[in-house]
Amino acid sequence: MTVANKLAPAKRLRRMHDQLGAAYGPQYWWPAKTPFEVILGAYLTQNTAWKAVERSLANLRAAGALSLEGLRKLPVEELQRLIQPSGFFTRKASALKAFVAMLDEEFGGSLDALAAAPTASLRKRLLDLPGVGPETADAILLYALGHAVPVADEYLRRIAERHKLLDPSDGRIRYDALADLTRRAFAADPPASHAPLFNEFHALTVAVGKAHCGRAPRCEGCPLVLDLHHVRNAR
DNA sequence: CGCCAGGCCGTGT
DNA sequence: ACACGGCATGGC
Repeated sequence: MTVANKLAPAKRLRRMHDQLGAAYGPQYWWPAKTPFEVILGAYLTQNTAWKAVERSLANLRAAGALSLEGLRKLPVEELQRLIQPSGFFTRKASALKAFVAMLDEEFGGSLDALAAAPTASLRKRLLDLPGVGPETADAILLYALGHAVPVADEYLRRIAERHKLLDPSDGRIRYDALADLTRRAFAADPPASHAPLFNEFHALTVAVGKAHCGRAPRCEGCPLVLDLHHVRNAR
């Protein structure tokens, strides 16, 4: 597999970004008011509909626990009850407590101090936390801490699969392959624009994903329809 | 009613 | 290295 062969899918993905932007417009992501709310949402939305996450966030807001201080003094049992609507609540409650404990013990309870750490080591530290995998870590890095990292998700995986953006012969479609593909898609853009592009791209991925990229694809009216011949050829 | 959602983790091969 | 089941709720 030559480098030239791997370039085309990245360019196609870059064009898909423009198509999605034209169709959906600016997304203004992440849907949250503070970095800490982003982090809460990133945990809560794991394999969970955002609608359910909103109910949990509303519960937390009513309990005054949308802030770091608020969550810190909340007993884990109470936290479980408040986030119950978004599912997996025992895991997510203890995972959120572990995040706060890490922040307090290693960064003086400061998100700014956390954000100041180098991207690579910070990502590793996040991945070491319970309940934090690559997508959650990258969502926190990009949307809460302002680091220029791509975020891959199940929708992007399906897009890559259905549009044949990744060659099965050079590896299965796993998270890092999707992230690398996204990085290559925007590699020719000015470095300073990478963070906002990654931001917008993932938001657009979710927008199109919710509408068209379910387990059963609903390609009718999909903005990526211009690329659909790749899918048709494959079927 | 059954399927599914903006994953992650432990276990078994 | 991968596959697979468990985790849990609520919307549609």
